[in-house]
Parts: sequence; structure tokens; C-alpha cells
Amino acid sequence: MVRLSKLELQVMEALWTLGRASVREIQETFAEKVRPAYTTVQTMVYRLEVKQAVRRVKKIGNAHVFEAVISRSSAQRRVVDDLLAFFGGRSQPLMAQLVESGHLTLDDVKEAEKLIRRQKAVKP
Amino acid sequence: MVRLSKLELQVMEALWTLGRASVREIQETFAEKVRPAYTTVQTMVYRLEVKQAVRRVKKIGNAHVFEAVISRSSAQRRVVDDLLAFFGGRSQPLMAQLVESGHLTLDDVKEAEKLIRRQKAVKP
DNA sequence: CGTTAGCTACTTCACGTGTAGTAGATAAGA
DNA sequence: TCTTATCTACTACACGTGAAGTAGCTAACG
Repeated sequence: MVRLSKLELQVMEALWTLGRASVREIQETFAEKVRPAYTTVQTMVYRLEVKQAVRRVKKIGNAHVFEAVISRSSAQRRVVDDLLAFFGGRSQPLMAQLVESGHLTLDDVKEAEKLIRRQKAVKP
Repeated sequence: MVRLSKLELQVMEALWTLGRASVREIQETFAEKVRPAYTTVQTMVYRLEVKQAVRRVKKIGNAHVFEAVISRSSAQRRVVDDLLAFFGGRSQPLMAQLVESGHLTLDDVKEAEKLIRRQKAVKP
């Protein structure tokens, strides 16, 4: 599984959300203030193609239409694994950090607990 | 708050753990298989000095002894914030990912819940 | 006191990443 | 059909990062 850079991940995010999209459509998912130049997005898509994270599915007019090859969750797993490596492979310090910075609410935790129980029920 | 790279963070980790240390001592915290050259660690320490994440406290023989200026938790916060940005600022998808990959146990969640309650008690 | 092991200070280098420009192909509207 | 807007393919470049070499200083040991 390849490692994707921040901007590459944002391009993937657009594709995961839109399903299929042209470079122009991907570019337009960025808020104006932070929108990269058309050719910048193009470069990212091209690099993602080389990494086989993305493929062209068809052509509309003279524009190619792309779709994601790798899934959002597999990419996210990679990101989280990288992060966890920094936290010594244990989740607690990460959780503690999330709590401390106020990002993690009781509801979030309850939700996570539910997910764990469900997962255990499925594959115990 | 500056952004630290992966290797820079590993050097910081050594300093957070050891308190004060020379370049040699920092280098030796790396497992042999992944241990960078002495001068590589030295380079990292210099860069951290420039970023004011680290400072020299004294000299033993001809070797400088360093200590961390920024705290582990502030650095970790920065890392987590960067990660959360990718997850759209919400913790749930991140939690879901942790659960799915089996990194998050029920105990971890219970522990997090305790932390949140404690935090609420302190600054409600 | 001289030699040597270790350390510092500085330099170098390659690769990844973000950023964007340009030339030429193509399509779509006047 | 001619012109213009758009897209592609390729190129360029600067900066951050990981990696390490070298020259010269320093200290410690014989």
C-alpha cells in the first residue's frame, strides 16, 4: 500500500466523495482561498495515476474522467498506522491527546464503544 | 508552534524520555537496525535547535548536552491536529478507523471516558 | 607531551512534495 | 470554418527532509 501525501489525500478525498470526476471538478472541491492551480491538481492526479491510486475511466470532450482505485478506509488505515507508530503503537496517548485538546467528546467515546462491541459480535 | 518531521519527533522523544542527553545518547535510543548515523542525528538536533525546540544546557568534555524546550504534549497536539485536519476535523472517522484496525480496545475507550469525566470536573 | 578517539560545525546530496508554467491538441461556439 | 477556451502532457523549480561525509578541534590516555 503506497503512502500518499497530504495534497494527494485531498485529491483522493474528492474522488471518494464524487465517485468519478475530471481534474477541473476535483480542483473545484477546494475552497477558493486554498484552491491550487489547475495544473497543480493535474500534477497530483498524474502522480496518483503512477502510484496506481487512481485510474482514468473515460473521456468526456477532451477531458479525462478519473476514479479512485484504492479505498478511503485503506488509505485512512495507512495514515493512522503512521500516526500510531509515532505514538509508540499504543492508542492511549493518542486518545489522551484527543481528550486534552477537546476533540473527543463523551458521545464520540460512546459511539466508539458501540463499534467495538459490534465488531466483537461479528468476528469474535 | 513549529511543525516537526518524523525523525525530528523521534529525537524529541528521546529527549522527553531522557531529560537531558548528548547526541550520542540520543542516537543510541534508536534500535540498531534503524539507527541513523551519528551525524544524521546531529543534523536533526541542529535543526531542532534552529527551530528552538531544543537547547544546549551544558558541555561535558567536548560534548554538548541538550534538552527539550517544547513539551511532548504540545508537539503531540500539533501532530494530532494535522491528522484531524485530514479527517475533516471530526474524531469519529478517526475512532472508527482505530476500531476497525483493532488498535482500540474496550479498555482504551473506558480509559478515555475516565479522562473526559475528569477533565469536565476540573474545567467545566 | 604526543597520539588517537570522539565531537562539532559545516557541507553536500537525493528524493518527495507543492507549486505552477508552457506548448500543443481539441472541442465548442460564433 | 475560424477563433477561442479548455485540457493534456511535459517541464521546471524551490523547499523540506533524511542521510551522511569531511575538516578541524578537544580531551583523555599512554
